Amino acid sequence: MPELPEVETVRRTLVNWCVNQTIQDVNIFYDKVLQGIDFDNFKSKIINQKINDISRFGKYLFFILDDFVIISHLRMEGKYFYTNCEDEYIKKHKIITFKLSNGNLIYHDVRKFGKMKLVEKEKYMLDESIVKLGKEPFTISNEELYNKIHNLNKKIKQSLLDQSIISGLGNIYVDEVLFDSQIDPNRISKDISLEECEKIIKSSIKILNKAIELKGSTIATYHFNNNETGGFQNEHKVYGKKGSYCCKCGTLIEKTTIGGRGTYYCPNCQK
DNA sequence: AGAATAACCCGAACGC
DNA sequence: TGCGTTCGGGTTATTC
Repeated sequence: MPELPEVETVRRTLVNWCVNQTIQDVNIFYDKVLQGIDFDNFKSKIINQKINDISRFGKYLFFILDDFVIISHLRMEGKYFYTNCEDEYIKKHKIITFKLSNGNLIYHDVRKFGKMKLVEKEKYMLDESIVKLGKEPFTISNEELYNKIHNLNKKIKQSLLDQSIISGLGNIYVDEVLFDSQIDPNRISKDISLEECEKIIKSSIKILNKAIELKGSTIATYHFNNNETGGFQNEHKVYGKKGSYCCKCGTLIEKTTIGGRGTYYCPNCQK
């Protein structure tokens, strides 16, 4: 759900809302959102810190404060609101709220899967959760991807979902990328050639950029930023298209399960 | 060691 | 209508 394009869309919105504002107060409604720090400690460290920037790597967001960085992962349905008027829906699922100089930033998560942690500013990219991540499709080379997967026995879809191999793709975009590169998601990673790695990366960059331009995909229950919706769901070629006809060849799109994930593909186009 | 599965959650969709 | 069951999805933890 929130994959790289959605998280980038959230980042851009957060920049507009929060940068150069100071955190004046914090309240929590679901303690388990914080990893490795208790709320009192979290609160005392970030009070009076200014939000200098919001950055992103893969699906992780970073609030760059004066001395610390808040790492935020939205997982399935985490989202931010910036409002002083909370409706019932916000009240029911709000997780943590930040009172800023100019308004309230609310982290909201129906599924309660999202996580936050606080790390020292100097080495936040070396945090254990970040340092193990693979490069994003924009920067990984064909050879790097090939070297990471050419001895793996799992299906290519599972490898592309593995954030330690490549960062930013999730269930939707992997299906779209494999359709665009005409590769069967059931193929074993070790059988994928260097040339096919090149196709995968090219398709990933093309699709992610287009999705960012359209502010991501809005499907099912996922919305972002005060319930704005993205537009890339209208560009999906295979994801959620079971029973529809392939836009390239007219074959029926099939759905199967790979690694426990719903997987859509064209059995004719994807070899 | 690497791969499969469970756990974390809860609303939506489904089945009877 | 209404109640119980299943499903999904990113990541981590646990088991195989």
